[in-house]
Amino acid sequence: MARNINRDQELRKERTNDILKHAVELFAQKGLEATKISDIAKKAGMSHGLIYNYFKSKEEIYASLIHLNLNSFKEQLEELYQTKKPKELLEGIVRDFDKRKWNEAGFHYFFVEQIINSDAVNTELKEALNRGYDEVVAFLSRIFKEGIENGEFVPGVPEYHAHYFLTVLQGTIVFSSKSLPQNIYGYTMLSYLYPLE
Amino acid sequence: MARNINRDQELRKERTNDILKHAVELFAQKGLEATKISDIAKKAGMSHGLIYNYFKSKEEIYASLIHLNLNSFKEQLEELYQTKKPKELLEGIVRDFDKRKWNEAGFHYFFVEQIINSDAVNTELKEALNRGYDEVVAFLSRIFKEGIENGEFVPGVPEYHAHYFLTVLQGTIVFSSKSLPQNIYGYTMLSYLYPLE
Amino acid sequence: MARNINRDQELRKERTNDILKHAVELFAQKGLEATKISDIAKKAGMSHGLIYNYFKSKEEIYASLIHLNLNSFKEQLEELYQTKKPKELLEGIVRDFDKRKWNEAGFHYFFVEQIINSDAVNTELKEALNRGYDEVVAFLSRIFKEGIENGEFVPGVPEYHAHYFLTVLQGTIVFSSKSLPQNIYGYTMLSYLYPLE
Amino acid sequence: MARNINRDQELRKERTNDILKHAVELFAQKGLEATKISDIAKKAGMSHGLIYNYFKSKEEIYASLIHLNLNSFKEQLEELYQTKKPKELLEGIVRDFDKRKWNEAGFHYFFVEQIINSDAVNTELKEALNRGYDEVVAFLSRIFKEGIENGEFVPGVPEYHAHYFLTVLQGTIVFSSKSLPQNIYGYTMLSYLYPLE
DNA sequence: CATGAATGAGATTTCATTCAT
DNA sequence: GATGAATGAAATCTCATTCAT
Repeated sequence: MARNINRDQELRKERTNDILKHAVELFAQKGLEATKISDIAKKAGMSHGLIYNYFKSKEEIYASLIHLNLNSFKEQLEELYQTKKPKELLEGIVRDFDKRKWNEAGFHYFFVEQIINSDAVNTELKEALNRGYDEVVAFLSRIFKEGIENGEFVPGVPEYHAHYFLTVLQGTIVFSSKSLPQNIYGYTMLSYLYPLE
Repeated sequence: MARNINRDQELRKERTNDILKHAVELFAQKGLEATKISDIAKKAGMSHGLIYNYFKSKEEIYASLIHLNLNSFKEQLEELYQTKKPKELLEGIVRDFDKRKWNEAGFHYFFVEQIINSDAVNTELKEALNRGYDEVVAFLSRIFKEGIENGEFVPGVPEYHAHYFLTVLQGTIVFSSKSLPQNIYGYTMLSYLYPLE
Repeated sequence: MARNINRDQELRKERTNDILKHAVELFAQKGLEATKISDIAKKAGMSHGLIYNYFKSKEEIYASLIHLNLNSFKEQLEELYQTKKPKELLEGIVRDFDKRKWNEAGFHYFFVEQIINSDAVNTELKEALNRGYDEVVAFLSRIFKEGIENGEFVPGVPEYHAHYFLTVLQGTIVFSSKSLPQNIYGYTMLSYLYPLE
Repeated sequence: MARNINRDQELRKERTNDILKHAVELFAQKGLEATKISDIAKKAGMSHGLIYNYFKSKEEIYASLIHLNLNSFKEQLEELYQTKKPKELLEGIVRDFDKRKWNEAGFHYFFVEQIINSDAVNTELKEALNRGYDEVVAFLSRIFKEGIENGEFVPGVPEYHAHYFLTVLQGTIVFSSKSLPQNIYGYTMLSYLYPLE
């Protein structure tokens, strides 16, 4: 065995990340269909053929990104959950939101339906996406529930608060090209969840 | 003149509306890119060639819809402004929002950037879009300004309130496929703008 | 009978000429395929549908023009033949050539093959074209024969002189956009056919 | 690097030539407009899509051919110029003219205007065409000037002789489908430029 | 006759995907 | 693995021609 298998796997991982990293910027910029495989390849400095060694289709790249995004979002939530109270926790999410460019495309939920219905994405990944989304909502709901209970948030149905939160985060991206002070939406939004003093 | 000119003009208007009416449903359902000209033609019960008699490209149809939407939105605002106070006014908007299916696609602002950069849309229309959007924001800001002054809304920068409002309306659509009670987002959102009693 | 049949036929003739007159300019400018039926209609100030009352296809318009051109060319030859000697005769042709804009497209022999093979032209017309061309060559040959015999032209095969003459006339058109003194080609050409003094 | 770059470049060159070689025959046969991309592809034994890998449009193929033709024509002139006197030189051009099928389309100057005005041809190429044509005329004029001076040609304006020469070459092609002895035009034409003995 | 809306065949063009090297 | 030439399905778009009014 002339090659080091571990090293090979590492390389594979690296390549995969390369692709995703560059793909996400393009997806965020131009959307799913307007982003060409060859754009991604060029940006990532490789041949377009090589991409098919790592992903079976463009849709699969996109699906992977949403998957990653949901997971990282959930992880971030969980991590913050260890040390923060609900209010601080969500403020942290909002504060870091625009740093998490990497994951933005994951919020292009617009396209999710296309992905879910696409033959070009394997079933496993599709199911993972559905599951992941539900988990995020569930986790957020739990946080809001606690926040409402301890008075950090105004009363209401926690699940509605959760969707409201996601809605505005989504809106943040959609409107991100407008010229308001960075992330004003997020903070404004959160402020509405605080009880008046 | 062997034909009735007025009738012809009416016909043209009708056809234009036919196309827009069916296009908007498809755009709302599948987005800009996944909607094919031939889909629109089939749905509208005409040949694809005919569409090019009325619009020079798919993007132009889309742009027309946004344009119409902005205008109708602005008109609705202006009309309500005659008789309603700010709070009632915005509640009216939210209440009727899901009835205005026709215009929904106009809120797919996701694609607006593509439209704005597309060669397939004539410059005039592009400018109208930009202008229209600014006018809507300006009008909303004015409403919020009054609402803040008369105590109907919590204090804040009216323009931020306006963007927040639009953001959530936008989010409403993006998430509209999920199973929450209709338009919970909109009402939830507005509730955050009311001062506590 | 409410309508005057003769008047109707005159009108038909006029319309036909209208179409041809405007078509020829476009064909001369842009060629056969690049000229659209609707261009011709617009230029002639009528609806495109009406053109089909007079010609069964675009190719037929083109074929008609060549036909007319050949005929008028032959007539001109025959008319001049009554009073002129060969040398004067051909000089007359050359001199008037650029005034005969009307017929220029008839010299776009480039497209003749397309016409001859097109289903959109009726057989009769096609045969007329072939016949017409042969007649022109025959007539020119006869003129050159006389001119050679009476010493007005240098010796040679009359038929070759004829083709040479047509060749350069054709070339004249092809190069007509270049900036040489009007019709220098024609005169230069003829000068080579004169014996030195 | 898994592929042999040199081999790839050769391949690209070959393919480009393949396309041009087959395109020129079709253009010569049917003209610019009647030649479809798919005709070229079929004749060249490749998929139509591949052609777009090498040329951005049909017009660009055509323009390339004219460009090549002008260049090869100029080179031929320059090469012959090393060893031949003007008269011999031009006779050489005429003699070889029908062997140079490859370049024929370059003489379809008929279409050049369309090419020059087409968006589908890049500016650089257009300028090269204009430049190339002027250079050819200039070179020919110089040859005629010398030929006139040394008595090989009849007196006259060299530039006119040059245009006359090109005109007839052009005419040769246009009439090439007719049944005269091969290239009679060319020789006939040149004979008119020789002083009588 | 005259019009222009409507059709649909056919051409251009793009690009995801495959595969020989 | 890596490359990019090659394919071909699918979309866009054009326009000659027909036909109801």
